[in-house]
Amino acid sequence: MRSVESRDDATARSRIRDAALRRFAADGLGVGIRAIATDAGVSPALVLHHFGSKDGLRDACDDHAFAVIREVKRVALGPTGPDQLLVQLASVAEYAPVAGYLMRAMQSGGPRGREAFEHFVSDAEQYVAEGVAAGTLRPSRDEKARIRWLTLSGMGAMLLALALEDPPPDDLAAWLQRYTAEISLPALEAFTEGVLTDRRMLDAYLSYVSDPPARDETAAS
Amino acid sequence: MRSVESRDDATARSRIRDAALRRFAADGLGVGIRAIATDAGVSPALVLHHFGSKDGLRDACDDHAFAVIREVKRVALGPTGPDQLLVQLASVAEYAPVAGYLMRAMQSGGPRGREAFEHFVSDAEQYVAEGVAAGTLRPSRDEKARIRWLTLSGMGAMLLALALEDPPPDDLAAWLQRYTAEISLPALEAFTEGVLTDRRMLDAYLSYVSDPPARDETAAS
DNA sequence: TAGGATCCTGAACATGCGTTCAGTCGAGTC
DNA sequence: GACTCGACTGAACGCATGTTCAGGATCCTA
Repeated sequence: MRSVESRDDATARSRIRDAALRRFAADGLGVGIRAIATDAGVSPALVLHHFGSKDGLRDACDDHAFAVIREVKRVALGPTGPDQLLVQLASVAEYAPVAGYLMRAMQSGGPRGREAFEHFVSDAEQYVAEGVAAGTLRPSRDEKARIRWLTLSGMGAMLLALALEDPPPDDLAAWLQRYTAEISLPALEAFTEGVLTDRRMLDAYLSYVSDPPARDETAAS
Repeated sequence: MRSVESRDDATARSRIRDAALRRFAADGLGVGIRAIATDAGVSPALVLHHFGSKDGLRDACDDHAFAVIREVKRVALGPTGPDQLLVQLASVAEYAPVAGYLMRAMQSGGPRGREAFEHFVSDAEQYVAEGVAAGTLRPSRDEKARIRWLTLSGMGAMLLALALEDPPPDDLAAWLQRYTAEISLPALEAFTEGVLTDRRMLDAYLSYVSDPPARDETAAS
């Protein structure tokens, strides 16, 4: 009715997309179009009118999420781990839904989840390379495998912790900070001092992969 | 189709439960009763007749899964990590669906997922305590937090890797072994040599939080 | 002022879900 | 033989989902 509201109305399409982002982040990707439409204050049919289908809506969410990530990475930098990008993202209240959405996307897997995941892997790639070059991170015998494992572990732990939360937290940023606080000590401890006391297992593995593997012990037919 | 099938028929109820276990493991907990009933060669109504509801069917799956785990743990021995119990379980072809089901249960979260998760945490508790006592594992400043983090990371990484797989692998045991092979080097490397080169971040954290978190009953530093 | 495109809605449709129910079949019991 | 009881099924119900469609409302343009 006013110019202010009509400015909101001009972004009706993006209002739906934002509502979808929020709902997806809060309740997972299974939420119905009707719930999203209600949140946005429109009819379910309008959602389809603008995005064609629920999949089209997901496309728009993906595009927006990746755009935000790209923008944020252009400004801020140097987190301490592959999962810290999300924490930083969520700490900006405006971007919290984007962080939540990306988490749900990875959690639900599939090609879209994989795309989001690879995004974080390549982010970690850059960050680890810088750390190794600066001398703060040890080099790895297989850098690519280590980065993938670090991302898998950091993200996976976070996603599992979130999934186990019941009911799902309403304030994602606060939850992420609490989670980070809980894992900081063990993670730092393990990553600076290690977990194993000696090199026997590592050396055994290294000699195992360098020599032709003789496999008859653990195999069960 | 007399005595042989009637022997199968005597376990009609368990045949449904096994089909459910397999289906749940393969396609996630979202699969419908009709699909399970078809797999078991019965009508959907019979599933409800035996288990009351889909939730009752899940109860039966949980009970059976935990029973198998208890039995396997009684026989087999010390794995090398919190996620290796599942790998060992799946390596026995007969128990692979159980392992897959437990993974899906944790993935889907909620109270039931949490129950499964806590099962693995307490398993890791015992295993880590033995390792520390034997001198193969370093003690932690907060043992409870470390065990939780280790389980969260190991399981989370595995579940995320599985979720990203598209389409979901049909042979879970083979997939788990391939996955283990991929992460063995970086995990062993990080856990014996560490990832960070110096103690600055850890020391900074330790001085930041004055002393280890509240619960230190078991911490005998 | 008229025409047309765009935004938007209410009511439906098709589908799949978990679940219910009336009733059939077959074996064991009096 | 009649009766009972559990296993079992086919057909339906109620509900929620994504989607479609005819048409109303609004605004821009000619």
